[in-house]
Amino acid sequence: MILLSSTISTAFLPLNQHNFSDPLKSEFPDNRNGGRASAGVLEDVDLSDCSADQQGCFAPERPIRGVTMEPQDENSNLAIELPRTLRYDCGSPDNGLMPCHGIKTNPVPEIAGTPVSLVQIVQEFSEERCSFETEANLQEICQADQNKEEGPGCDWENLISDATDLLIFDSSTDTEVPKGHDQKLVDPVTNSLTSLVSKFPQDTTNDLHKSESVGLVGSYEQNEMEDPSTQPGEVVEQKETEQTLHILSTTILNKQANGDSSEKMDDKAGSIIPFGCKVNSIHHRGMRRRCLVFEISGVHKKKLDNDSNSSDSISSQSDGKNVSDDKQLVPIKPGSGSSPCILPGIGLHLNALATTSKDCRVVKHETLPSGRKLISMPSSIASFHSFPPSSNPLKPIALNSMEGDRGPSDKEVQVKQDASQASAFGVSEEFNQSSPKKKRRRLEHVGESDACKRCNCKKSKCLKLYCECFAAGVYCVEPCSCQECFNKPIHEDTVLATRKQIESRNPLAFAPKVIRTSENTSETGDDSNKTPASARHKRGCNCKKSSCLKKYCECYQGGVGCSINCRCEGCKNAFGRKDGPAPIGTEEAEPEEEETETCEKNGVDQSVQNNDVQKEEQHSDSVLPITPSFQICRSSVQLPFSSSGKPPRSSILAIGSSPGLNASQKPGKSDIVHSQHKFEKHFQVVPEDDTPEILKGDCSPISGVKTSSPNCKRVSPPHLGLSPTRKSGRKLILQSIPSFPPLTPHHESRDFQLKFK
DNA sequence: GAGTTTGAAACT
DNA sequence: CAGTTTCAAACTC
Repeated sequence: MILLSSTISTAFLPLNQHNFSDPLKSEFPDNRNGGRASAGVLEDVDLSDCSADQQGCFAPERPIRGVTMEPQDENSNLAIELPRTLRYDCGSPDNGLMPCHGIKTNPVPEIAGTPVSLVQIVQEFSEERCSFETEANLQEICQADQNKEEGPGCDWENLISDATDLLIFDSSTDTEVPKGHDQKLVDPVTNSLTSLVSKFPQDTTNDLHKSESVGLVGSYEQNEMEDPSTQPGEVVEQKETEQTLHILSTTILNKQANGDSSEKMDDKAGSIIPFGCKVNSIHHRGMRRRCLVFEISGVHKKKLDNDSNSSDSISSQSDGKNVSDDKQLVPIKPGSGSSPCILPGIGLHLNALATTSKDCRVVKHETLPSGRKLISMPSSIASFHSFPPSSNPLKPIALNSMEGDRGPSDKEVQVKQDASQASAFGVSEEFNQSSPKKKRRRLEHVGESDACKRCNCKKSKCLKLYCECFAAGVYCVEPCSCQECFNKPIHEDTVLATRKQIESRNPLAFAPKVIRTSENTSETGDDSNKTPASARHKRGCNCKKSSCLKKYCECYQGGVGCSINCRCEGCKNAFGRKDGPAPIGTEEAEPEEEETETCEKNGVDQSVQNNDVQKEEQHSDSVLPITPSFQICRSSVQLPFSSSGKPPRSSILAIGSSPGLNASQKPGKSDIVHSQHKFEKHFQVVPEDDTPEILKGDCSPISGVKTSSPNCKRVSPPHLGLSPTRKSGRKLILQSIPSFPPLTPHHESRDFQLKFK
């Protein structure tokens, strides 16, 4: 139990926290080991734990699996996925055990989880395989397992083929898992079936969301999934998941469930994780997988041995897809699975992204619509959003095509990149968009016809916030005309390390710059949120000559009005003047319209994201931005971009990091209310969670960061300890979670994390 | 496409 | 924390 709880908590905990917590580790290598703690890392950590413990962990699990389903496959799958996660995970020493526990403890979940893991695995696999034969083996194994499990009904191939399906499974499975706990297992087959049924192309996006979302997630994820795509078939599952969630919350099962959820999350995360942050739960799974991977070279075989039996036949199926994902594998550091691997803090989905990038096929979640990959950082979950001015949600990094990262191009989602993913993430969009293509277009579309656009850095090596790609949590891609670029999957470690450093300095650095308060629900539309009116720039601008009428102005660029936080001179911001009434919704007139348009373009997803963000923001007055990606999405939406057109890049989600959402703008209160209503009770709690997560991740208590910082140029990372109160809040959250809409995954996840903690 | 302007990010 | 420098996007031509 304890272990579980711990694991869970870790999973949920914001990556940032960990990172920050381990601030010192900041240095990459160190970080990896210690740093892992960071949220993004969390995933890794979990995985690592698993990996490290794998043997131990798995061993226990296996038995279970054997009993119920044929979990081994899952393991193998996990292993496959692990590689990526492992990198980071491995690094994280802390995690180690915890995850394992979670895994072990959740025998049942595993079953349910298997599908999910499979999915993730599949995706990841594709990547990994390419890189590693072992992976292929694993995949095969997994497939075999799948076959066994699904045997009855589902075609794994189909599943495999469709990452989305996998995702679906995941969700379903996740949901089921909890039940399974209770019940003891949901039929894998059923899960698979459901998953099959649902099939979402969204998968990726959904996954991203999921990842972003709290660990609990499973249900959430499903919900989220539904939201975005809302698949009919899934609904049932969702319900189940919800139920399960409730159960989990109430009972120990919950913990397990969390583990499951985490697993699920991992899947997602695996696919996308924006910079990291978020996806805590996901991270777990991802972590495990990654860990496995790491070990894979070594360990992985073990698993294979165990699982290998069935693998071969299956492998063919999976292979096709799996093969595609190579790169990620590469990143994986074989070495010692144990090795802290690569970057501590990051659970990069970059790898995934990379893979995606390499293989278009796989593309998975990770790649952003743009093809970019999101950079998944532990700390920054968000990446999504964060598109700075630019846009990406993916920012989170997801670096892939997405952002894809869940993020921008990367996975975009991340991501991650959700985009991405996913941004941030980030990430946001990308993340969300697990299906980079679709989402991206939505996001990118808007502004940028050229979703491809990229940075043009010459001196920063794309490792500073000057770089839009980096800031968005996305890896640079072809379209970029940067020089000496280090913001590539190849330099993942460097990227992550740099990110950490920057985040250590300013936890909100990768957080979305524009926060939507959502006051406006009043603003019409769903996406009313999109309207800048409610939104505000986190820090405010400092324009002196542009009168806040050009894109030099971050507020304007973000499509939001200037606020008290702004120190601009001669403000004429079309979206809302500093001195003028805060635009509640109407202020902006034209610009808003434009923005809204863009938002619309982005599509519901964005709206959703926005909502989430808003929620977060609102809730957390102090909440730190978690994933930039999300923000990014917003920004993108908001921006009218007109001419220049660089609309926000993609929506990456990256990963991101976890920018906190700052709510610096209090405006939110009213908004908050709305959001709360929307979200219902649960959210109320959520806010707390949000903040904590971010803060946690990074550091400090939310309040410090947010409130103080917004105006302030830089926010100093707060050091935080989680306050007990939050914990309590977490608990609450858990309960509520089920009810939560998909929109605010982060919160959810956070909540979960918190609780567990 | 080159050059200028601008303001954020980074540095001191 | 304030001031300065660096940087790259935004903008102009």
